[in-house]
Amino acid sequence: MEGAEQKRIKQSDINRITVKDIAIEAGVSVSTVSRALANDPVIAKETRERITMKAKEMGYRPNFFARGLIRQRSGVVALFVNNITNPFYPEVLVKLSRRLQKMKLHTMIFTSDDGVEDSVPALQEINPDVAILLAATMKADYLQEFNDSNTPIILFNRYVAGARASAICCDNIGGGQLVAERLAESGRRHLAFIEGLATASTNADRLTGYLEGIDASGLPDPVIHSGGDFSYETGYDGMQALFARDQRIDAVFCANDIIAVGASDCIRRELGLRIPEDIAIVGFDDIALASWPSHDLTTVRQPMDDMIECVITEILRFQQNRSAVPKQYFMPGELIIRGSAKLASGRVNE
Amino acid sequence: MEGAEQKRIKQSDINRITVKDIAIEAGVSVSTVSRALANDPVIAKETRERITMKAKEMGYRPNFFARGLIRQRSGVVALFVNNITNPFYPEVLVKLSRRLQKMKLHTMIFTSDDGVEDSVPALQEINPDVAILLAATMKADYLQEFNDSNTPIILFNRYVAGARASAICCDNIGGGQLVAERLAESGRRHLAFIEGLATASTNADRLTGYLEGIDASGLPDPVIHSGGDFSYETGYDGMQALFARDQRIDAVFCANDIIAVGASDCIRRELGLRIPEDIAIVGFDDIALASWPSHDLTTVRQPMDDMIECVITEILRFQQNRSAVPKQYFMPGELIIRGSAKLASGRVNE
DNA sequence: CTGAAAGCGCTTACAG
DNA sequence: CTGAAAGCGCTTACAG
Repeated sequence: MEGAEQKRIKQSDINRITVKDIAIEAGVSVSTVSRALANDPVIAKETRERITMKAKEMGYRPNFFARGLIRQRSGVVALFVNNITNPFYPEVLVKLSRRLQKMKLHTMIFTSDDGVEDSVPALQEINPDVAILLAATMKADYLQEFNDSNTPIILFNRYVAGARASAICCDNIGGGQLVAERLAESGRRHLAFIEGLATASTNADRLTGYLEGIDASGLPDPVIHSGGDFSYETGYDGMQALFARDQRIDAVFCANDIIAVGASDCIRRELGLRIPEDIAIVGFDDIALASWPSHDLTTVRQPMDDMIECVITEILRFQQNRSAVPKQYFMPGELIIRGSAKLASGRVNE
Repeated sequence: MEGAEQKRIKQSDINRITVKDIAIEAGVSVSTVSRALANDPVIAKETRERITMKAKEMGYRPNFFARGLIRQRSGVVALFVNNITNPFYPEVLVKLSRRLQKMKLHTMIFTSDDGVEDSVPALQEINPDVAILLAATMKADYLQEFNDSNTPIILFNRYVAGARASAICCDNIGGGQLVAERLAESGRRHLAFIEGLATASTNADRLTGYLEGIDASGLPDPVIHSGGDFSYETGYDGMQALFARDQRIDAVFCANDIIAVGASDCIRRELGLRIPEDIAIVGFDDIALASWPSHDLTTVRQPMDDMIECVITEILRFQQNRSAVPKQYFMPGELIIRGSAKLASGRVNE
């Protein structure tokens, strides 16, 4: 066997470098190594630098488990996800975990269909710095179980009244209002709404804002298709049901973009009508496909990056004080006008 | 303050239950508690049951960090993700992490734009049981760095020749062949291909199979649009470029579904042509939107569930033996025929 | 400025 | 069948 080959084999089988190895190598105690690597100014600058160099040379990496055991902070963020059919969530997930990675935090994913019962034990085992619920459809009841685990909670894109949890949301009420105003201004008269999951705060707030905006504009009450979920099928079937109830409908606001795409497809394929000439369609989220020519969907863009920064702020707050008082944030969305809701009756838009 | 309120406050401030607490409560040593909870048959059945009950009563949860420190296995799976614009990946991510959760494994997410340099240190800190690369676009060079960290690697939907890593892929070559055969059978004569990322094995293999199938069918060589990525824009622009080069093209196979949707939109909006009457379109993946009426996309469905099970098999293998020899799996995809590639020239399909 | 010692919460030889 | 002891790799009072 050749030298190089042998060396490589050895390297990968060798045990990880520990503070002890560095201590021996640098001729100091492990305490000094630990302090030097933490950049503790109590250690002589010269010693600190020498140890830091050595550690780097030797390829030292602190052991995650030893560190987690001794420190109070685990350095873990638990991210709960259940509904990932809406592409909005994967995007948040990736951006958020990238951001956390930069802060030297580790992201652990937990999923659950029916609830989070099996996840709460995991929380207790790991004791994360904070748990983030990235799942609009999660039942509120489980929040209590989370609270029992004594982990700070951040709800993303969801708000639960009275819960001991921070919440970071788009201003869904404001967004619904923007949509109503826009539709009223552009000459639509017979508005409708297709619900997603009725129990989700996003759904309820978007509808609330929409109703307020409609009311303020002096338009008649909208026709509401209720009792769905945030799916393409809800949009498709909901649109069909709405049209059967009232053929005068000339604008439909959908609880999110996926629903809006379903409704659009129904309008074109099933009802044989045109968008926006016959019916205007508006969604919510501004996911990637909303801007594709085949959908060209008017929608309310969620301020995703701001929302993520806000999550970071909350995490820092909870790291400083585990039982900091939870806060709620409602960040304004932006109406993005595309072809699906241009002005009615041939008038020029903008 | 009322009793109930006070109790709750106490509960959440109380320190976690440890083996020591159980030992005291049960009147045995911590060793016995540890063994009993591990269901070690050396402990008397009666003792074991009593301790297990007590632990349950007291709401004991083993400390993840203490356990990780003492055991050889971390119980962590590191999941690397970088490109999540293709909805195929989020779906895999959620299904996979759900599956891992059932196996009492924890999923940690790592992301990286430019590569994985910053992630390798994390691997060394955490020492996961296995690292899964769920990112078709990751550069091959980084695999070496991964290997240096001595963590077993599983490539999902990607294959790197000669790498010390298991790979679990759809049989992309076979899939490409299926597409070519189908298009030939249905009377298409002037085939084309739109590439995704040229360096991705998925892209290369799908093209290879396509070329083989075309060759076997005796059709002329296809026109290839090369040098893109797996994006909607690549499809849209690629289609435009293809049509400019050769107006006789009557079928386009795209490296994935997202590209296919981009190409479709270009055909309808930009070129003013019909699908499938003028041009047939075929994608790859069978993501959710492929079945939506507005796309109605013929595609090759990846055997996602089988692929995930295969990942589990590999994990178990690596858990038993960290340096088990890596294996490659190529699992057959299924051609899903939808409206975008029905028979040409008005002939009835099937 | 540095070191010896204790301890985080587990598991596992080693005795008995 | 059970317990005392050592140790995983760190951090951090407490001495000096």
